[in-house]
Amino acid sequence: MSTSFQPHRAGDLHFLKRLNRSAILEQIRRTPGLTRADIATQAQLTKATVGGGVQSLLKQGWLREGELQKSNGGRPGRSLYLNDQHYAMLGAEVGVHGLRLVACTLSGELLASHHEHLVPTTPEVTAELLAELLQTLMASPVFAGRHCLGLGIALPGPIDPTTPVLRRAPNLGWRDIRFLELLSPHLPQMTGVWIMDNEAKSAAFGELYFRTGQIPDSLVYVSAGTGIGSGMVEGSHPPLISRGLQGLAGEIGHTVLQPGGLYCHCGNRGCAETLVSGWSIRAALGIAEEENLIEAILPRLHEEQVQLTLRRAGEALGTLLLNLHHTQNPSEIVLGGSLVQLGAPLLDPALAFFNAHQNRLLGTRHQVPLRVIEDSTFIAARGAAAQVLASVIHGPSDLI
Amino acid sequence: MSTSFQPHRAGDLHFLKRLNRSAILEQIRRTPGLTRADIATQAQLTKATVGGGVQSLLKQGWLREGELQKSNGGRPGRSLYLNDQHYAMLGAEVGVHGLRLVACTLSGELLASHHEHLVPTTPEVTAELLAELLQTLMASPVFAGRHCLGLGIALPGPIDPTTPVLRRAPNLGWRDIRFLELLSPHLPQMTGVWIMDNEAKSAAFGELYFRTGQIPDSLVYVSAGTGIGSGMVEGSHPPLISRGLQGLAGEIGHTVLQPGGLYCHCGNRGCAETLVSGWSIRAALGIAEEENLIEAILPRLHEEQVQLTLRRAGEALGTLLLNLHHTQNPSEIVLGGSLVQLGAPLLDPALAFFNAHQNRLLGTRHQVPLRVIEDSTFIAARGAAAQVLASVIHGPSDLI
DNA sequence: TCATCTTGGTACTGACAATGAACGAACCCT
DNA sequence: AGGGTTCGTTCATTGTCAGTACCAAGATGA
Repeated sequence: MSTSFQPHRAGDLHFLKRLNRSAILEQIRRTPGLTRADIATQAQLTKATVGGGVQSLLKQGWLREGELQKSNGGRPGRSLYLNDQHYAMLGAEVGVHGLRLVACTLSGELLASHHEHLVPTTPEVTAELLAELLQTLMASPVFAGRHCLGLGIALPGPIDPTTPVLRRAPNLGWRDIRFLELLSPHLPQMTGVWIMDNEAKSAAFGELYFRTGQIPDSLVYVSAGTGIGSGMVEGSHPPLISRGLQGLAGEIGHTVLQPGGLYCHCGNRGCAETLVSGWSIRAALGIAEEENLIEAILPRLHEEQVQLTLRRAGEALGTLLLNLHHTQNPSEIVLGGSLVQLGAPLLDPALAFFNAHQNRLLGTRHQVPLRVIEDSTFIAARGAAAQVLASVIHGPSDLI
Repeated sequence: MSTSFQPHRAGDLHFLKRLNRSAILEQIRRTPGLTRADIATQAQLTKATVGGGVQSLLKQGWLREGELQKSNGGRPGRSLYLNDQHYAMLGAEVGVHGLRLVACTLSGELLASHHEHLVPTTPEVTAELLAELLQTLMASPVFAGRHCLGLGIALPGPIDPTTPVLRRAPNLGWRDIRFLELLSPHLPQMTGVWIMDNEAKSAAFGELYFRTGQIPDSLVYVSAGTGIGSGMVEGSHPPLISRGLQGLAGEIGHTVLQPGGLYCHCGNRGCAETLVSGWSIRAALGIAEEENLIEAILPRLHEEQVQLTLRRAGEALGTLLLNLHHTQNPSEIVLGGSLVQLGAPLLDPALAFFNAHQNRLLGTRHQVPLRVIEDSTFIAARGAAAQVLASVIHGPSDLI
């Protein structure tokens, strides 16, 4: 049974203090350069409370003071920014094509990154290698002197959110892996939060969380690679990742688009992945596992069969986006993953279909913003790092 | 643009007090019969704090004391329950087949209900009639002496959550209706919260919120009637309704199940509603608008054409449920709406398909609970009343 | 029967966070 | 130079929760 027995939140004065500190931090994170007075107005706190909170956050290295703002008749306010010098988070993604590691600042800027090209073997060996690479990353000079808030790992498959355990990663051949438990023995000195999540969900989280200024209410990240997955984040405080009971939320590659269609590796028929995914495109064009899919296709784009295959896949992708629109209706859709590199022959039919049909129901002209990320190499790893930060800011940590 | 500028929550001492009061109330709401000591343990508050909070909630009429519990070695605790005598909420649904009104208690029990069979005409006339019926309901003896917390209205179509405005109700022929603004002039004495939401979303909320004991983390309500819609609720505190940017979340009737299929009234092709919905079944069997669909079909269940039509519709419904499972993965699915009354010929194929395919991806034997509601007449109206209660408990009201 | 044990609930004091008003700081304008 | 305005801090006050002590009410056992 799925019974979160989490009693309704209650708290003491300490809790209230932390709540207000993290509210202040959130405000500055979202709109860098605010003054104490701005925060007091927006958060409905008194100047005194904000002043105290800002002082403690400055002392603990979360914030830094910036320039004086323009005066508008009186004493000018002092701009406040996140202090990117004192803390850092680590994020990593285990993917079919290798390990991707990042270290990043509170603002989401990459301090260092590393892409190790390899095909992961067993979980144990992969964990050991990843640990080694993480050690190297932490030893790099840009990281020096920073306090590490924790480590987030993004994995390509549904993760049962309670344990957490990676239930299934078809492209790695892994099942029921508690990856963090394999990793932690190799990283004894790692302090802070440990996070493990699905790559599309981590990516979605990062894309929303590291945004400043105009922040969408919700965001879906669609990861189009060997398989197709998605992650949805809703912009409450903190943004909430929809994971579902068994971590199956966002498994849009296995929604049925063509009842009675081709068999999918999951055993069902007509799944979206049979129409659009790295493996189905491989199968349609007879490209061997050993070859890099993108590199194999790019020189063949002029071939009619390739164009037809990609156009059909693109239309299926467009249908998938439309179905997302009518199921979750996110404020913004972000499209990433290796298939994006195939460019217009795949994406044009997808976007054309989506844009042509998304407004039929309401008859409006408003288009849901859809952003395509050309290079999504470190997006999921960075998102996992974002989850670490959010967990520290909003969780039970004592660092704030 | 979709920018919720809602600053991150911060608060003062008053806010903290309210938070703890509402936490106590929530606990008792979820598991009636708790003692002060139980609450203190579960909510991590001291006995003193809980004692004070309970006292004020008793005085304000939210709680009542019940029987003494069995002693287990010491002084027996006093059970606490919601006080169903002092407050009440109103809920109403405007549907194609009529107006449904309820008055209900804090526990979700119906004090009174009324079903006015009619086909709604213009929004203005409907609002006036509804107001009149609500007045009658409030005048009924069971309602007497209760303080009304507010009124919730459920409507059959996507609602833009910001305004809120009913964007489109194809089955009523309404567009861009601010129904609450039409209603409020006719109900000058109505105090409290005003809520307006989509019927499937209200229903989902009520099904989750009025549950006691084992509460699922998330729930999807699928409303199968003239059209097909759904609502998703996630069990945070308070449960969060997924509405989406334009209120299109849950418009699963317009997800494409059959690319290039039949034209739907929305202008797209192959929407789920072209395969399973009241209107598509009508069309397939040549049943006129004037006839009641269910009454027309039930005597004809033995006909082969009817059976075939319902089986195909059932399979489409099963596919829809499967796609929901792989997109949102709710902890529980509740199926309601008038089509449920068609019974096994429609539902058996749906459930068979869903159950046969839902576990393929993970290879587990765990079945997501799917509950079928035979009589969903007042489900949405009751859910709208639940939204009123939640809004009072968790919102900025001063009643707690 | 009565003292003792155990648990439930309340009263009082102290700790502590936010408030509110007053004040100093820094800039603008005339 | 001086008044007006806005920013940020200081300090006494207020209000809430924690902790302890205490009372209440039943169980247990001699």
